[in-house]
Amino acid sequence: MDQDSVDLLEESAFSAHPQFASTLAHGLTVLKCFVGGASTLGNKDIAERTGLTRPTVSRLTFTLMGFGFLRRDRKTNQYALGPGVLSLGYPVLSQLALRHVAASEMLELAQFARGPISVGTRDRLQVVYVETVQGRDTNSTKPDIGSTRPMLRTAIGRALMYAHHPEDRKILSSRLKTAQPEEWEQFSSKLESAFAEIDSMGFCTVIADWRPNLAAVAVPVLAPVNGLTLALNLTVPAYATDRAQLEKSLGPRLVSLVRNAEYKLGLV
Amino acid sequence: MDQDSVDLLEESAFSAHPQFASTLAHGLTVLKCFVGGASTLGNKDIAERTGLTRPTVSRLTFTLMGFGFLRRDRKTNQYALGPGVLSLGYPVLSQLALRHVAASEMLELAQFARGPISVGTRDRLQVVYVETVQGRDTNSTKPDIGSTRPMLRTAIGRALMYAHHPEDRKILSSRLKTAQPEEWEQFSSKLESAFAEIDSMGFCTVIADWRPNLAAVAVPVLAPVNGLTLALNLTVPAYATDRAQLEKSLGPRLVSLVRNAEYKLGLV
DNA sequence: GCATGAGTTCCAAATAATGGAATGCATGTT
DNA sequence: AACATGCATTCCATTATTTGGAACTCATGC
Repeated sequence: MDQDSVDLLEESAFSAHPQFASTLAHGLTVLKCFVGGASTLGNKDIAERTGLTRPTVSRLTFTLMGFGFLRRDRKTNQYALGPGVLSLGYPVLSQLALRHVAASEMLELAQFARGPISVGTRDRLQVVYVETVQGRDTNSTKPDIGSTRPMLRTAIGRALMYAHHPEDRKILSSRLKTAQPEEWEQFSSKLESAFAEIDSMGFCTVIADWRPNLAAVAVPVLAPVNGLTLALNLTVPAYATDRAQLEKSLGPRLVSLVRNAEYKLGLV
Repeated sequence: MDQDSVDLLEESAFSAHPQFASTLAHGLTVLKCFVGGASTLGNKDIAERTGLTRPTVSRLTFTLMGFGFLRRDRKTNQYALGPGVLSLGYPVLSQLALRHVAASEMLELAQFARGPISVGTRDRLQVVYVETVQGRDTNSTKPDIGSTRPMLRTAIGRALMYAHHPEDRKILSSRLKTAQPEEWEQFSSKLESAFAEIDSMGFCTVIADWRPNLAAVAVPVLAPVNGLTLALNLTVPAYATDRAQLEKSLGPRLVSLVRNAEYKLGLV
């Protein structure tokens, strides 16, 4: 089964594959320019970032606009992502049963802990949030659906790796090792201890590995939900908690929330 | 300015345009198969729905998987939208300043009215939701970000048309007229009265034009926010309200919420 | 063990993408 | 007001890529 984990192929192996459709890839690369970069770009900027020529970019942006994936600012003639990309995400969200069965418990725990709870899945080598819930009266900003997190530095990333089938986990690890050697060097031992934590307690804890002022616990969902491998996290300001609270209170509470959701979903 | 409203071109004029990149378009058409249709499809199914041949679809799906826009179920060998599409939506959401400045007032009003409040913008000839807020203890389901609504049947659609520049509104109307002749026939007069309502009171009201058991008020945002033309709605079960409450209480409250947000955003 | 259905590979034909050069358009400058 | 600059688009010949029929492989079920 050659075609199985195309999303984990190395860039060069991917684009050299006989099945690779380069024009489609170019168009998608244009879209990617707007993710995690400038929010508006002209054809010139896109050409520079993608290595495509200006006429080519012009045709691609034209086509992407027709599908509603790009829009253009009348004033500046610059492009931005269009609302059409949101409707692509809708089926992914609405089909995710976990969001409904766990919603009220997530809100309750988020209130109690005074920090947001998120559900994440994997997009290539990153975590992407598919749901976030936050109580009222917290001053922390709620991370948006679709935002991404590094896999190795975060609690949810480590829990998410744990959630994968051993076979997939192996492929994933080896890709991370080659794609992010310095991250791997720095965090692979912490990944191992996270796995041990999860084995013994059901959750893993991270303090300040990603953001110096954040502490988090995370729990893997033990079977795929609607085909997606999932994990949940609960984050709080580092100054507002300590290891004891994380390990005695927040971690176990998040575990029981997840076990309960798994039960409701019939994953048992 | 030939390139301005490509998103409102008719299908035939779009695909015949010399700037049209057909391979990219084919790939995007494959993605669209998963929006508002079956959630999982095999290459065969995609080939049938798109009119492309199986080998072609195979290459396109391969490429889309590499970008994380499609994933594949190991068991059934069927494709589904991948988590990567969510990260495309993130910049659109996070850059939308309105979501932040209006969040707490939206929640308050949603609690009061016992119905969800949504922010919508336009994707081609539809409304697409960019934000939804719902109070606790309502039994209505909260519409998801990225879900779409018809333009002519809904209060938010009519308010959104109102929010457009007259010039754009004209183009939009004429495209709706030709693309949805029966809808236009049935609702264009209601569109006119909605405009009149908005002119005099700031909001428009719809009862049961879209869903027989839903009533809604909607308010246009009077200037684009981050380049997006917006409108807000508030929906409640039809049995739980009446025209008087909509016109005396909910409508005016939503108007003042929107005027307040516009002020905070400096749109004045 | 065989038939069926789906996905992929192969390859030659043809279509569509590509990029350098020229053109058009708008903005800001002297 | 005329000009210069920068960017987007158009044009078109070349080239590379896409394309789809046919063959092949694999899995499933009878």
